[in-house]
Amino acid sequence: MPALEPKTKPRWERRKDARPQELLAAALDLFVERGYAAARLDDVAARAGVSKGTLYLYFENKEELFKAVVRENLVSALAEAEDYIVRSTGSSRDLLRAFILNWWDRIGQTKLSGISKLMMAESGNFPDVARFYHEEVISRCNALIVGILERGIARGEFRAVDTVNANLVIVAPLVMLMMWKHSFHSCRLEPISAKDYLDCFLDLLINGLQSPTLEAHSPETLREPPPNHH
Amino acid sequence: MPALEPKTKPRWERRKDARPQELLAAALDLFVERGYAAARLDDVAARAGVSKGTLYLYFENKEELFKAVVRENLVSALAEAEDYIVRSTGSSRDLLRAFILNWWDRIGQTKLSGISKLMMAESGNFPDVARFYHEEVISRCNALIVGILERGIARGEFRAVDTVNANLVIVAPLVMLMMWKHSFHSCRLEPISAKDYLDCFLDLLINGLQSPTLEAHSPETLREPPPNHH
Amino acid sequence: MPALEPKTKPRWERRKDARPQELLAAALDLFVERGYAAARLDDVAARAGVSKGTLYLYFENKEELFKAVVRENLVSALAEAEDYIVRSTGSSRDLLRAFILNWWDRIGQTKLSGISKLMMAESGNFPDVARFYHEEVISRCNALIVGILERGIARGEFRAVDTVNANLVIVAPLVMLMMWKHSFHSCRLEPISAKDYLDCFLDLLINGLQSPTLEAHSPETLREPPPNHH
Amino acid sequence: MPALEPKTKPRWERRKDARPQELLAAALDLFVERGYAAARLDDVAARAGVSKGTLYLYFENKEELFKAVVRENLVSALAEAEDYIVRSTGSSRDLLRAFILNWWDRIGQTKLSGISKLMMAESGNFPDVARFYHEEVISRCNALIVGILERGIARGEFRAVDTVNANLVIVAPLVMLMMWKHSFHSCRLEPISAKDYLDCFLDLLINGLQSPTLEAHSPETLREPPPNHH
DNA sequence: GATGAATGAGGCTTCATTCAT
DNA sequence: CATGAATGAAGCCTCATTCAT
Repeated sequence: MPALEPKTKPRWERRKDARPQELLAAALDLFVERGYAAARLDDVAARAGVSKGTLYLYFENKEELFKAVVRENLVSALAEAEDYIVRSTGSSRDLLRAFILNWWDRIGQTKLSGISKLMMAESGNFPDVARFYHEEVISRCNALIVGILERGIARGEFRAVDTVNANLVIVAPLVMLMMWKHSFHSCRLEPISAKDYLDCFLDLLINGLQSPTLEAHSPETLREPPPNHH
Repeated sequence: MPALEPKTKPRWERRKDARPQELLAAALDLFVERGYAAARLDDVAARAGVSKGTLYLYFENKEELFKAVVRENLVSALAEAEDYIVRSTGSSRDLLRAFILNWWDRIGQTKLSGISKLMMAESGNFPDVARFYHEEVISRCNALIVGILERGIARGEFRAVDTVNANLVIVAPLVMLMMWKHSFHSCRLEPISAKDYLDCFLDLLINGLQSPTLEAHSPETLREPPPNHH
Repeated sequence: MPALEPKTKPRWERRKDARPQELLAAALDLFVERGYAAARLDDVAARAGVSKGTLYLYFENKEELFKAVVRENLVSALAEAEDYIVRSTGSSRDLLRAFILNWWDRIGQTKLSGISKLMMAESGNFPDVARFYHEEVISRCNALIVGILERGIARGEFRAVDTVNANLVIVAPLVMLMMWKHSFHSCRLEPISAKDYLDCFLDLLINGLQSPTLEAHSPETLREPPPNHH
Repeated sequence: MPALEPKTKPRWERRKDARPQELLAAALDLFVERGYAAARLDDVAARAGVSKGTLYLYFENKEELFKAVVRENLVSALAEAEDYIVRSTGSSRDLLRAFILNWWDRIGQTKLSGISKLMMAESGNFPDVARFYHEEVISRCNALIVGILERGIARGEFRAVDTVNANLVIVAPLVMLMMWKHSFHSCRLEPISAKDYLDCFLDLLINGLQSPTLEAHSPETLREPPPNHH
């Protein structure tokens, strides 16, 4: 009987003010630092400067908060990812290098790296969250890199590698660097110098992709079909 | 037919010798399935077919149980690898390839890979465990790979790369593959063919490490197509 | 008649301000009744009329709860005694007597005496608690008595005794009375009349400390019968 | 049907060999060190060099073991106590001094002191044990001291004190020294020098009992009736 | 809307006791 | 007689969630 409820504002609806954003930001921090299970809602609330009960005004429970965190940061991550599309017309080698260094500046070294760590760590427990993260972020990112590889191969700059797997192999050191930053690195164990690491990675990668016979001179010749493993 | 059991069923079975192995196996399962924090010792005991208290006859606490799991599985595998590498006399390229493929057989494709994923996800919450894992597993693994790289460089087979960072870059795709298996892959998202992935990785890696001085001389031996594992 | 309770009975009552005191009172009871180790926090909470978890809103753990009990009761009493002694201007004999009788009123005859008994019985099992108790209670109490003795010696009222050990000897009958109350006395064995015991103790003590130089001169003031407390 | 049990030796009867003594000795140690509740039967068995199960061949359970420990050591304590009866014909002051120093040598500084600590600590939880300890040990010990005091008073060497309470006051520092040895002393807190402590105690005590007017010269005169507090 | 006191299920760990061998 | 592996009840502590104010 609606008459019994003179106030019609639903109690659990999310407001459109700054509160939820603050909570999501605080929650991201803690989920990244501690993982889903170990992140305490007390701490999330405290970091956002509100009381624990307030959290429940905006999010039904811990799991919904987690999903909201991922959804929220997906938007940023995506926006950043789109930016990667470097429309360089230079060599594919330089394009790849620029893409990777750009990635480090814009994602890897920022707080956004946390969302990657979080997804790697928790996607096993949240398959639906994993699914849309995969669709919205991973797939697109992969497409970018595969694109660069194909461009390089087409222009004879790179060897004819298996682009799908090469993409994964290339992404791995980047993801690894992010994970490290949020795992062992945070225990002060084996700090990695991102700069040296990336330099070394790029050196190996560019060399590994190098078209063997015609290094810097004739990118447009001698093209074999890539070994097709599928 | 109860007549077949004239003696009352013992509340428990006395199997001192087999117990630790049974418990370690159960613990490995649960740590991998749930993660370190979420694995309940009750469940470990139950899966091993004993009561909660029995666990404490063999392992001081959860942390020691985990360490024992790591030692029993990863550390012993590492020791074997160390042994193998010391004895090896072939080319560094073949050694590196053998090491990586062997790693896949012995660890990557088994449930042991779950330990790596777990440590990446939770090391921040358990500094003592992280330190132990770093000392007993990561450092030793790193030393192995750095050793192979230095050997190759010393023998003129590899370029003079930054071995410390190259090591990290090399490990990354391996760790990534393990993490993938226990995160997105377990959600049936983007299944990776480990074989193709590793082939591609080895191809890129061997090329990336290729000593330039030998290029002009015997490209057909050094750039031969990767041995086909099908 | 349920009609008298239109509002459902609240699962709990909100009484932030009173809680700590209620919990401390309940904790004191249970520590004294059962000892430190045997006092169960569940029971403390139950006696204070709250749930187990509520205890942890106010006290970090059992040890901190115990420390709070000691601070709330013994340490505060000691502070008052310190204050009193600093201000005192009368004879050292009267001061010592007043201190001891006051101790009996404020601590010895109350359930607080149980804390002393408990510490003597269990300090070996809880070194941290023992250290705390020694620093916060025993040392300060010792300092008080040593201070009184030194004052008396300096003013020529007491003989020049070994103040450190005299302090211990003086404390012993007081501690003994407390322990007796919570051990044999609680079994209805050999009830001690505290009044007579203390009278006798003070008589012996004052005589034992008597400065010999004054003996020949005014024995009638120094050896007057003890003030009758009946 | 006895025929079903060809062996007639009752399973739980205590043997008359050395085993029980070793177990009782080990149990005494641990009960004294840790108290009743905190003493673990595992440790008792280990210290006696047997397995945990063996304990249950000789003692029904922990409580019975405890009672047996007290009973066993009561015998020793009593035998020692009887020895105290010093038939000295010297001054009562010297007799008292000898008794106390003797007590320290024969009881206080030996492991027997543990039984006193144990009884003070646990008698509240074991009223029946407390009762026979009181009857067999405390009462007799009290009688000895009261006897010495009455002798001294009768001979005019001591002031006419309340002997019953003086006895308790005199015993207190001795008991306290034993307790301290087994409580705070074992935490390395405030070590007490037994020699200095006893010297100081005797100094105070002898002085406190000193007959006021006729110090060393005429012990046989000027006898007042003791103030009777009862 | 906000608060934060209160709850209680659940996890780790200990240890007296049992009993097949 | 002895053993010691196994049990399971019990205690400390944590933290997601609720709800009176």
